[in-house]
Amino acid sequence: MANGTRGTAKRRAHPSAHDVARVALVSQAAVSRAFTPGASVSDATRKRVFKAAEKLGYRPNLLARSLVMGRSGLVGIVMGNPRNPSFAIALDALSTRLTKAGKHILIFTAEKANCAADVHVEDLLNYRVDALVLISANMSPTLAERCFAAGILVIHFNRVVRSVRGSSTITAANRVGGQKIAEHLIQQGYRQLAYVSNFRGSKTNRERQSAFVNYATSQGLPAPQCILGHFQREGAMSAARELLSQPRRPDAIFCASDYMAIATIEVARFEFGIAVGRELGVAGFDDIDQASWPSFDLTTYSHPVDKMADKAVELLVQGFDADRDSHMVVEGELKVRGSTRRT
Amino acid sequence: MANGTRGTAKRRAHPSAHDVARVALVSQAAVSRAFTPGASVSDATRKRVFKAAEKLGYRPNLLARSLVMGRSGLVGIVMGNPRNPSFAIALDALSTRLTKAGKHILIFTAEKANCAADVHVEDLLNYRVDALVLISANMSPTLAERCFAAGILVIHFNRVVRSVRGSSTITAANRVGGQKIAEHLIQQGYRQLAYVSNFRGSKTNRERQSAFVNYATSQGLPAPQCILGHFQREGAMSAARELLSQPRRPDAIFCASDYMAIATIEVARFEFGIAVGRELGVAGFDDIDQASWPSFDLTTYSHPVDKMADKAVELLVQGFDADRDSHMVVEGELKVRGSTRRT
DNA sequence: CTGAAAGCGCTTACAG
DNA sequence: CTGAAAGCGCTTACAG
Repeated sequence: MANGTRGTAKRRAHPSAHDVARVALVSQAAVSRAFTPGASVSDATRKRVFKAAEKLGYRPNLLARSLVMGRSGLVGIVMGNPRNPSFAIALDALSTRLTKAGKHILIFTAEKANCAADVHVEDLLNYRVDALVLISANMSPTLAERCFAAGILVIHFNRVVRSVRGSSTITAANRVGGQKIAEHLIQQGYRQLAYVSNFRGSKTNRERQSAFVNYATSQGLPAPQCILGHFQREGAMSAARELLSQPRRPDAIFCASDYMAIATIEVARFEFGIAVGRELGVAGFDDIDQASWPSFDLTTYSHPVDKMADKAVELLVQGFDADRDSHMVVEGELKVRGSTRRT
Repeated sequence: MANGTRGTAKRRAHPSAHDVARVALVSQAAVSRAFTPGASVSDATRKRVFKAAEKLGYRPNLLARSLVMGRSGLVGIVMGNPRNPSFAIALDALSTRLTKAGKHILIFTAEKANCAADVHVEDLLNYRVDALVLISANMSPTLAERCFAAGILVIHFNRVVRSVRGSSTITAANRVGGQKIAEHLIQQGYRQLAYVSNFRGSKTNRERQSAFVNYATSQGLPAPQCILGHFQREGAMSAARELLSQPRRPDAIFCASDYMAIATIEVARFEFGIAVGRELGVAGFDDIDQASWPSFDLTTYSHPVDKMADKAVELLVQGFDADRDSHMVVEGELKVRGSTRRT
């Protein structure tokens, strides 16, 4: 060959178990066993295999192993709103734990618009994932059914979902949080409450809202005014403006997320010159990093992402009774801060 | 069987190409061809195959395909600091583009401490990923060499790295940013500059710092005081306290990241009662969401994550000359806001 | 265009 | 404990 391509025609990128077997003077099966934790191999053989493997730079091809074993060791994750920092935390929490459990993650981000995971689930199934975690993403019932048929665990993270066979849900304690915030606000002496929701339709929202509203009215307060914030900064700002420019404006606003609560604080403070806390109580949900920053000092109910990730991985690793779909609700914690302090 | 397990012993979870072939009355090879975009199959055959596949719920097993083709279509991503919102954005940017290019993502999060990707790269190699993207994560030269030998593209995202064969780097324009901030501060009339760094050793930091310091001194200003912020909120707060409690304190502080700059603003404002902008200029780097919030109104140089992701995917998809390691620097934009406005 | 056949790199009964 | 052999579900020359 004019321009020499290093000896043998094409050097394979990866040596195979056969190559190792040849060097170690054992069978290919022995090589496989040496790399299989529970397998029956003599120490001597294993040692020789490892030595040869080391020399050749051999590592078992997980694709082949997965094919043969019918399970890939892969967990599919579809994230509904990847740029939302909370979900980055969820991803990290899951990733750390799954890695520890020997699983690997195939990740997809859902379309912004509807958080629909269906497009990706197709691919996920083709890679034969063992399980599927949807973080704030939606899946059609049809597809859920197919996952069930294929024996794939589905876990809805942070999504309350009509129960489907083989699907579990893990959510924050939305109702508890909504009620705790209401209790706290009332106890602080706020009387005219308002609520800024994320999406109208979302069940997460409905839970937070109804618990909040119901508790308030049960205590004899006027029904809190509810208004859409769309889960966005802009939406929350409009909502705040609308609420605060009314003749009889609310004296406390509970927002369905800290992001919206912070936007509300800024509108109140910078556009209306209102003293947050004293004149207007503002509370959120999630306890994101920024909530504790002195600029906001936001009272909130924490979204226990790490504890939720624990539950998820527990389900994934130990498997679960596929006929019984579980629905876990993980409690957070009320964090009282300056944004709801009147004095 | 006492407790009937539904007819035939074990129903396979997934039908195979053989099953489809049987139903469609064609060969298994024909099924494969029908599902391979460029393959030569008659329309009639393809139609029959699709019909049978539809009926059985068949989808090609990507694990098997990958094994046979020697390439998995998988791109490995290792994220160094997954809870940092900037990297969540990078992930989303990459994910959206890679999905569009038909690639899939195997994701890993590196240990917090050192952002070392080595542990994971091992696994990644075993899954035969086609390429590897390290987002703010480090890899040992040894491993980099192994990736090169295995023909795996390695892209360092947001990391300046000693060049290794087959490794590319894509970074923000750290030098340009550092200098632009210095220019701007000087032009605003600030004279006693200071710099809060992230990590001492990081090259990213060194670039931002030296460009900033060099420009300042080149304009005849005293050399800016430099102090470690450790890239953390707490670290930045200590740094700010130290800087601001000096008898002759600086009149402008440039922080290596917006996160640290925001912490600095809060310390100045709430602990020292300093009017940010008028009495003390504060600038950051990244242009995270919060920078534009009215509470901070932070001047910064943007980290063009989306543009960087474009570059990365370009490299990944079209491949590149593995002998020539490229080093791309993507410019951001100076965002002038109130935190450096004296009037 | 199409089928029979070999092979990708593993795991795992099966029979020593 | 160990090896020969079959098989996981595909792709792809090869020869019609």
